[in-house]
Amino acid sequence: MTSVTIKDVAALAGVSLATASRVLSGHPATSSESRARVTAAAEQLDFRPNAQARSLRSAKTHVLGLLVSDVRNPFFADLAHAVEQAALETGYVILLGNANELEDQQNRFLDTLIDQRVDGVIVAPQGDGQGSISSLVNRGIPTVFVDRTVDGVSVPCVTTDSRPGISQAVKHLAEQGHRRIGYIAGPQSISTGRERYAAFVEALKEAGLDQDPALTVFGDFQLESGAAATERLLQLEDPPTAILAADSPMAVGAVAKIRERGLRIGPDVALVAFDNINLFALLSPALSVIDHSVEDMGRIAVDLLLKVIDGEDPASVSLPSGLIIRESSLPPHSVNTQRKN
Amino acid sequence: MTSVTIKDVAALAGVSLATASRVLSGHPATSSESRARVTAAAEQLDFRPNAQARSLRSAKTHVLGLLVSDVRNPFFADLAHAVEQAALETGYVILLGNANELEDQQNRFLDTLIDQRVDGVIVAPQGDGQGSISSLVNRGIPTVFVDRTVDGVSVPCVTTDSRPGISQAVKHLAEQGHRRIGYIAGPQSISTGRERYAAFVEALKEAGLDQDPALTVFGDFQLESGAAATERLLQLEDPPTAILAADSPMAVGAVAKIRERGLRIGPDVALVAFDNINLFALLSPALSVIDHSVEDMGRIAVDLLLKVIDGEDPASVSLPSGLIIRESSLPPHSVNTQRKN
DNA sequence: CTGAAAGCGCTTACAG
DNA sequence: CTGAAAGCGCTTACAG
Repeated sequence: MTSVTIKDVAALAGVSLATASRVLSGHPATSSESRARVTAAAEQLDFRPNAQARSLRSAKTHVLGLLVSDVRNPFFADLAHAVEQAALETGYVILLGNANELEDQQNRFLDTLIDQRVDGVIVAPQGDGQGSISSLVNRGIPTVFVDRTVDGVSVPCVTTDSRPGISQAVKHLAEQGHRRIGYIAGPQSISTGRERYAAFVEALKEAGLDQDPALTVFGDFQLESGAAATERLLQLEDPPTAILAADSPMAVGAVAKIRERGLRIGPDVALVAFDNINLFALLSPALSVIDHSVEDMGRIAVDLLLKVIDGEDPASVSLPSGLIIRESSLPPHSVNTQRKN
Repeated sequence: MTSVTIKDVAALAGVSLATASRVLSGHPATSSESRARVTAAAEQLDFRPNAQARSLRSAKTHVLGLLVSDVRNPFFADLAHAVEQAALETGYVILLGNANELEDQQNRFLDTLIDQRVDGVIVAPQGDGQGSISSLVNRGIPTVFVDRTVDGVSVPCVTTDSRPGISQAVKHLAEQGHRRIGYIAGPQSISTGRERYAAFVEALKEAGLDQDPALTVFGDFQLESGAAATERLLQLEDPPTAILAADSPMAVGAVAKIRERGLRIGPDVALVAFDNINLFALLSPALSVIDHSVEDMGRIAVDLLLKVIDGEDPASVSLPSGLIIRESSLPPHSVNTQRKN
């Protein structure tokens, strides 16, 4: 594992170390003669510059970090993909990290990014911004928030405005005759958890529905908590006739639990999920969802970050959300007419 | 963004640079006096050592790379999670990359890992091992293959033996009376694509079923190709009565296409998918799947890699697979009795 | 256009 | 236990 260094390349090419470096890093002041020889030598030796050494001098790594909250949440997997595709054209490489919805894992990864001196980072943050998030910002490392934000940390961010989607969902359910709507909330330590809950409460008022606090159960955005919350809701003395889940993993947990209890989604319990996961359209009945564009979110996040790296201070972006009605929130007769299967 | 360096820490603590370094890197030869002062100074300045500089000297980064084929494939998202959890206890941090089933993207990421001089890498490889894969191996960078292998590249690997699962699936379908089984194959440039296809052909023979080559359509392991392949199969003059898909994204494409054509999964076309994705159990009818343990695979991959890093040469591991029968491959009456929903 | 030299931020024998 | 110094592999003013 004795690496080939630029010294070896220079020696083989018969030029000085400085000239070799200039050719390799594309500096204009080089003769075509030396360009040819150095390039050939580098190729012959399969030389890969040591990024450590390079960025120790130039303070540029051409690497961006992306921290998602949970890779197993399809929304974030899609987001990772979208960010990556957008970054691909810019010449940056993305290092992906998974917080697994845990602040501790988030901090470990962010510390690693700081240590590696990445050029910038996109993060869907956990927690209150005390730990590594503040290190990131205090060091002036270009940072952009995506999907979520942290109060008091002012970096550009791209988020979804959950309100229209949730308002439409509650209104729609009310129109179907539902008076008691159960809500599986996200954690209130996370901005999206708070915003969506507030939007739900607001929407209930607007629609004049039952505001029984027992109808809201708090989960942690992961599958098991969605199942547990559903169980609690269904065991209520006066259980809800419809359930809204604040993200897709919790919705999956809800689907599993509703079936486990021998109830039918739609006729017995209507269900609407936040996040438009492709498989949700394939469930029977197909799930109604609150949709927002993960492609836009990823692309804009990269855009914003590149601007921050360039020293600009771009404005934050808020993306729209909206309800897509499918069978899971329609009455049985309607389901029958719509269903092909 | 003027970083705090170890020099600043040493100055504030009133010791030499060397002493500060020894304290910070846990070298035993330090007095408790200087340990206290340096630690305090580092804390006060929020000092984070520059990993570039550190590993330039010590040739250790404590970072591992993990390259998955496709983050949006839930199997690989689960794998990423499993690897990460296993690595967490070892003090290594995982840098995750996504090849998006493209050799070019794989190579870009692997080159970045080489440049960053990570301590080792776990990869689910694409291609023939000519590009960055061979760079990795030739440089002696500790490498382990996971899920897939590359012919002629001899690194330790942990894979699934697809044969028992596929053999059981074909046998099961034959028992249900199916004579013409469609197969949505993975690309033959990928080891799992080849192995599963060979296992399918073998299983057909064993079961004495129709070996019409038109019944096999090759996809690329991604969703759209699964839908396209299903369309071709269903448009056959003598279409299959059952379909087996070689991975889960292609199975999702198959589900969507079967429904789009107004057919019922189970009664009209039986369906079995490779990979046990949690949502598959929630479809109606629930999908029969070929199961293998992604947790074991992730954990073992990390184990193997740590051994390679320690200079050992661990043996490769092959994990079992097996069929889980659900409604999608059972006759209608059986479906009716089993279905709760 | 080119080379010698300084320096990026660390670690680590080498003396003491 | 501690400090001065060399060196990891690069880049980049500085002269020429």
